[in-house]
Amino acid sequence: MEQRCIQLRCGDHLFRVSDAVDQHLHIIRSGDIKLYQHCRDGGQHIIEFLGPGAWVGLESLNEQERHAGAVALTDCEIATVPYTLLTAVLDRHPRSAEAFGQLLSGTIARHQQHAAMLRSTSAVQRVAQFLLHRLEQAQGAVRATLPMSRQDIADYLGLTSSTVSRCLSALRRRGWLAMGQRAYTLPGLQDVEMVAAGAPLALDC
Amino acid sequence: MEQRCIQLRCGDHLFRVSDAVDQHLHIIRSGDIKLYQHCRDGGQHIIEFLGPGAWVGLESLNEQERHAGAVALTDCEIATVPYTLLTAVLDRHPRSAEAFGQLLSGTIARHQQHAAMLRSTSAVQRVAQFLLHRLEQAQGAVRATLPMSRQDIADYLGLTSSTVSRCLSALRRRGWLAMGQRAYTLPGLQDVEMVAAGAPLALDC
DNA sequence: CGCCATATTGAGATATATCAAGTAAAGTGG
DNA sequence: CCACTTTACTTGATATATCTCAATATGGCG
Repeated sequence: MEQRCIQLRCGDHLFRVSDAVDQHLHIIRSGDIKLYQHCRDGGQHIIEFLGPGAWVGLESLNEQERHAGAVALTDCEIATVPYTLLTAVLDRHPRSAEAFGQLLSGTIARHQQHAAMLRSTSAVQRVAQFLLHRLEQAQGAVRATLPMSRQDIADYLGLTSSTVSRCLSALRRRGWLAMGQRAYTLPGLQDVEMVAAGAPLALDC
Repeated sequence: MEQRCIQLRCGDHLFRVSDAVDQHLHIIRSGDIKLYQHCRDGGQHIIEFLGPGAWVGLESLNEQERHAGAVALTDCEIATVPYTLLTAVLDRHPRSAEAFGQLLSGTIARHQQHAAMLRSTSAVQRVAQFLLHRLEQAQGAVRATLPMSRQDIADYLGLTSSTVSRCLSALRRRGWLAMGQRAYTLPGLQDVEMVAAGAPLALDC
């Protein structure tokens, strides 16, 4: 499939809220992107963090303007596919149409999962689920990265950056979480899974 | 478009979690349905409340089994469309394919909105947004209904049923919300919009 | 090396969960 | 149709978790 490729530097926008939709879809080749919205009170809501292989723009199919903005969290390579090309391929290969349906369906399922995470009452629970989820996405790797700021994580989980910090510290103190600059591992994977499932955990101590 | 029609009584399941996907989509002709998941700690998460005109099953396109269950909140009439028929129509009428894309895209956007609501910190804020949102969906009507239980609302908003009750009472006491058995109106629409936007509101008093 | 942004940590205020009691509504069987 | 049973809803008092505001520490970058 013929594609154009875009280079983004850390902090660059792929598109902004209220931009006209340019009839293109994007696929992340490398790097990380955050999809965000502004909430009524001026704050920022992170819709999703997207990494290599993820499609960007599915939420804007046949829409007039963007409901969300997309910013690069690291330097990125983004492949760009025009709708016309996509639909042509879908017409010629019925199988790819199925795959595309699965893609959209999967996106919806992902959002449902995210919503479920936001309803988990406890803060550590949400943070634990977040760490586990990023690790799962890393396809069996032992380590994952946190290219976004604490504030971004907070805006994603519906917490404050202080609370996120405290939760991470609590997990580190117990030795269940090991963090470098950006990368982390979970030596206490099973314990973290317990926390994610709702096991209580004091933030102090 | 040729369709079969199903009748559901209040409380009946359209499908359950882990059911095999039967290659059909559903459209609600009349009545209300809730889409739910079980969360890890045994509780219930409401994904979405769906009313007349809504499509059910978009999250299961090309999936093997259901990730969510669907239950009738009232007696319902449900139209049922096999995938095969749908894809045939989409092939013949390019315009309908666009419309279908829009439908999926809109579903994703709706989930993003829901997630945004869950990140609104205050409880009254979430409840106010919920009431306003149902009113918007009622296409300009002055009244909307709450066919679901308080517990369902709580599971949708990430609160407890007690808190939902308290919030509704607080809005009623101020005369901004008028409730009958199931239907409600918002005499203080603008005030409720302020609350939804983040204006503080004491639950007692 | 020093500055600036980001992250961590602390102490106190506050909102919501929890537990429990009381009330209203809905369904059931005579 | 009415008493009875059961479920759902409302409301109260308390505990606790998270937010808020502020101070300190860390790391990145010129």
